[in-house]
Amino acid sequence: MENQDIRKAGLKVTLPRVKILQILEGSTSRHLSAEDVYRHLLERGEEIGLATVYRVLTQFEAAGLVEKHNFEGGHSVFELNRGSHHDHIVCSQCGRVEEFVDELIEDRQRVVAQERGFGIKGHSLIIFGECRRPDCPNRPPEG
Amino acid sequence: MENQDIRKAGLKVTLPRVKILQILEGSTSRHLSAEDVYRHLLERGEEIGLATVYRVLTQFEAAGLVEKHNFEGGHSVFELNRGSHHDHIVCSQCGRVEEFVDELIEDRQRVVAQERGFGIKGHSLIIFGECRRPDCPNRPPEG
DNA sequence: ATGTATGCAAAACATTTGCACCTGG
DNA sequence: CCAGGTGCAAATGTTTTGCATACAT
Repeated sequence: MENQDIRKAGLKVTLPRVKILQILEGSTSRHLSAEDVYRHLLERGEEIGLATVYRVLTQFEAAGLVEKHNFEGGHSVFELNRGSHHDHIVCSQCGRVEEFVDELIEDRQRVVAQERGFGIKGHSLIIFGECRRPDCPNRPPEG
Repeated sequence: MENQDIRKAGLKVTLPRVKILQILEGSTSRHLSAEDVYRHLLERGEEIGLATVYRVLTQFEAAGLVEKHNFEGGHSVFELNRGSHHDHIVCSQCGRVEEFVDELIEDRQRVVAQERGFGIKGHSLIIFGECRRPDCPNRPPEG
């Protein structure tokens, strides 16, 4: 049960924390901004303040429960940490986000860091592209 | 002469633009925030507004003269585009930034994008680590 | 009980914009 | 001359914080 995750993080199991975790689990788009989470909560009739959403997401991040990404556009997005690392490819036109893992890229990063005397702590790889989805505003010419 | 770069970008060669370009060229740290550029200008006695710095940097980015990066921490940094693409490895402790290129990583990104039907437009790869510099607050235990 | 968490409103930032004035070509 | 550029101040959008109240354990 996910309440254990909250407790294991050294946090009290409060209603806002449980609800926010549920939003992150239940949402179709895995990458949500604080504002997104807040809006989903309102839609479900939950009376939780935006400040609390920010505080909880920050705590969840510190606890390793969620990851925070700085995609372009002045705001951060959060996603549930499902244990498996992955990178992201995002469509510049429609904002669609897909995840991927490439072991070769992972390997090379370790080499690069080692060559420069860095202890590697993590990384952020985002490929910006244009997808071919029918609903993407940047659909290629001939359709 | 760099004034040609400004002109080729379709922009008038104004004092603020020239000065900002000089700051970007002359600074020891290649990665500067808008605020950083503004501060350097003040130090040199230039009377240029922060809003102008933002506007000019944005125009330079659109023109391909500079690149904008979203390192962690709520603000963007800009660096002069010297023609050669590279990625970054930053020290989480002291903020030091080094640049690197790895062709294997570049190749694999193209493959990943192609496999998913994305036209690749660019990417952002930042490795977070801990460097071993003597002035780094996170120097390893035995020194 | 009691130390944490929360809600609200205000503050703190980074960045953008409106507008009257200035300037490069 | 005049379109485009600039400075300033105000607006914006995101995230953080202070503080009195409410809640989990």
